[in-house]
This record gives sequence, C-alpha cells and structure tokens, in this order.
Amino acid sequence: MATYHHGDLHEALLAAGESVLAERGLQGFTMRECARRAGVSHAAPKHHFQDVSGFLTAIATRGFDHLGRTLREHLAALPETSTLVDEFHAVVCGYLAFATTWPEHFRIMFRSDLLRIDSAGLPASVSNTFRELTNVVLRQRGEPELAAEDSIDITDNLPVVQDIVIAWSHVHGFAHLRLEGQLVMVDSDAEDAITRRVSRRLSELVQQRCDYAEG
Amino acid sequence: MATYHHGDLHEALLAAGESVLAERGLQGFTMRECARRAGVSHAAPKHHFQDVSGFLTAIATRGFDHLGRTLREHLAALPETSTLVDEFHAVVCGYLAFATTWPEHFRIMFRSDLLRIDSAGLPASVSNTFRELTNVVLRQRGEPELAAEDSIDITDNLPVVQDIVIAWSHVHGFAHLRLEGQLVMVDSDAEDAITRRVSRRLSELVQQRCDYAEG
DNA sequence: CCGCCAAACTTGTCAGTGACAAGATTAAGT
DNA sequence: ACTTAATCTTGTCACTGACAAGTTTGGCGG
Repeated sequence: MATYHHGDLHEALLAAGESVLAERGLQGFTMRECARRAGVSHAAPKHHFQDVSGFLTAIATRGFDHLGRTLREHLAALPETSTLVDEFHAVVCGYLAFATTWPEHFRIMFRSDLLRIDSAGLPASVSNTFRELTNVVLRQRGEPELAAEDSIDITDNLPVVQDIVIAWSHVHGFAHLRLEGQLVMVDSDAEDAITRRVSRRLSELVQQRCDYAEG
Repeated sequence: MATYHHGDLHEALLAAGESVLAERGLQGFTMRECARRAGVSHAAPKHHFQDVSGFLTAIATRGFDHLGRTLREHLAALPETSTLVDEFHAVVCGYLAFATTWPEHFRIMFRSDLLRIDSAGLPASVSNTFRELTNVVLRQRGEPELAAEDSIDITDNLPVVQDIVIAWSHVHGFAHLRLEGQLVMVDSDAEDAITRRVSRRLSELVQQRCDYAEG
C-alpha cells in the first residue's frame, strides 16, 4: 500500500485479468479476483472499465493486437524466396499458434454477446489484425496492399472481399474446432498435412479469379 | 401444484432452459431461473442434471441433434438431379440456418470449457450430426456411405478425414464469424455469392483426390 | 505556498447465484 | 400394507456484480 493512487491500475488490472483467465478460464473469471490480484478494492475497476463487459472488451482488444502481431511475425519469418502457399501457411500456423497459446483470449474475442463491439479500440484492432490476411490476398492478386490504418472498400472490391472472407472462414473454423476439442481424432502429423493442404487450397482459390459468374 | 412429483421435469427443465437462452442469452442464463420457469424449487434440477455444466451439456446435445436434423432436411429437399455442388451448398445453408436460428445453442455446443464432453449422449450426437457431412464427402468420392451409428476409421481413411475436416472447418468458420458479427460488412447478396463459392470450392476440393503427396 | 476540485480509490450494501445438506413427499415394487 | 429409493423442498453458505456514499490524493489556479 505504497500510495493510495495505484499509478497504473488500468494496466495492472488487465495483467491480473489475463493471469486469472490463464489459470481459471472464462468460467472462473471474476472482476473481484482481478481487483484482488491487482491489490485494490473490489470496486476499484469501476473507474477504469465500466463493467465486466467493458473489461472483457479491453482484454479482447489486446487479444486482437496480439493475434495481429503473431501473424506479422510468422509472415516476417518467411525467407525471401517464399511462395504464396508459404504465406498462407504462415497465416494458418500463426492463427493456430495464437489459438493454442491464448485459448481464453480467443474465446472472448469471438463472443459478441460479451463485448461492447462499438468500444473505442476494438474495431481498429480487429481491422489492423485482418489487414495481414487481406494483404496476403491482395499480394496474391497483384493488387496494391493496404497501408496501416487503411481498410478495404467493400463495394469496389467485392471479389477480393469474398476471397478474404473465405480464407478467413477457413482458417478460423479450423482453429476454432481444434480449440474446442472437436478434432481430437486428428493427430499431429495429420494436422500438419491438413494445414499444408488448407494453405495450398487457399492460394489456389485466390489464383482462380476469373470464374466468379456462378456456382 | 398438481403433484409433488412433476412427471417429466427433465424435459420441462430443458424446455425452460432453452426459453431462457432465447430470451436472455448465455449471459442471463441461470439454473434458478430455469427452475422457476419449470415451476419447481431452485434445487430440483440437481437430481436431473448434476450441475450447470451437466445441464448445458444436455442442451448442447439437443443442439447437435437439431443441427443434424437441419442438415438432413436441407439435403432431403434437394431434387433428384442435384449435383455435388448442390449437396455441399445444402450443407452450408443448413449450417448457417441453424447458427442463425439457434445462436445460443451454437455457442454452447462449441464451448468445451462449459461442457462435460465425455457425457453420455454428447459424443454420439456429435458424430450423428457430422455423419451427414461425412457422407456427402464419401458420396463425392464414390466410397460407401456410413450407416447410422457407424463412424469413420481414421487410420484407414486419412485422406477422407482430411477432406472432412477441411470442409467442416470451412463451413463452421463462416457460420461462426457470421454469428459473432465479424462479417457485418457482407450484405445478403454477397453472402449468397460466398456460400455458393464455398460450396463449389468444397466439391472441387474433394474431386482432386490424387495430389496428396505434398503441399 | 495554499486551498480547492475532480479523479482515483475505499467501504458498505443489496439482490441474486451455484453448490451443498438435510428433511419432506410420493411412486413403485413386494 | 410396508418399505425403499427417487424426487422434490427448504435452508444455508460463500461469493458475485452493481451501485451508493464516503475518503484520499494529485494537480490546478491564485
């Protein structure tokens, strides 16, 4: 109890919250426990985060930032001579790595009923994150990449958006099913084969950009 | 208070639980509210479902049954002359329809941290559900379909399992992202185009079954 | 240097919750 | 008819999130 004012309670609470999530999961997560770990009273968080959903929104925002960073790292680790299949593979592996390492964050990030989706930083973090995936698709198509803070114009680029949605869905679905234990029958070798197959599929998907007419 | 013994409290509680979920979401879901709506005391559910996770598991099991029924209906509604693209499209639409109609069930079904995954009926309902998708893939490949109660042998059919996982991931990811509001930018026309594109992609994926060697 | 003010934090309270224990009721078999 | 076990109730406990009201403190103008 050095000072009455904590100094950086905002950050301390987030760190506490993430440790609670890691140890007890979303189930055992409580505001009061977070306050306890930060060494403040049970009502202190109110001033920094309106309520529990405000707090979870902040955590989700950090989660999206972290996911974006992970994707960027996996892409940056590629050698110069990489193919586009490699790029997709990097994204898939990054996504999976994040979901494995931060499962509770992953769950919270995709729980719109728990979050204040219009909250300050969230939308920005989301689009920053998925700019990585978008740029892989754009690179593949030979179109100009998005700069930081830019986001894609849907109406002008419907085919591109379709590809992005399809690619994102594919990666996300695999990660989610895996995280939630629905793919337990798949061993680690089979999983590697699947991720490579998915990556190859995604790059093929984006290459065949002529036949949009009809399915 | 006709009788002290309810008669079919098990079923009544599940129905109550589903109405609570529909009205208040997983957030506002409580055992006591379910008991209240079933007209019994707050401790009555204990005898039918051990605890809250046992109760949610039962609800999730019903959800998987419902999803399986929905997929079967969508497939059965196809005309005789349907292509395999149509079959995949039916699965995709059925999956999306379920996620849209029963969003809270969908959420619970894929929350392994909330469920007793080893619980009596759950695994059976899950494999019954995904037998529909499996059979579409098997039909596509000209291999014998699974009978009811049968499940696929992973070790003998790795390529098939890979295709199933990929197809399932794709459909599931799209439904999940859509449910959680991450695809708000996609309007209804674009969504139709995407579902058709996904369906076509999936059937192509399964057709090209020669090139497994490496990605 | 002082006093004031608003932000940051505390204490206290409330209804509501899940889990558990112990008791009451009743259905069903013998 | 008697017993027995399943079913349901009442009562209790620690805990939670939200809210209200009070306390401390940093920082500001004068």
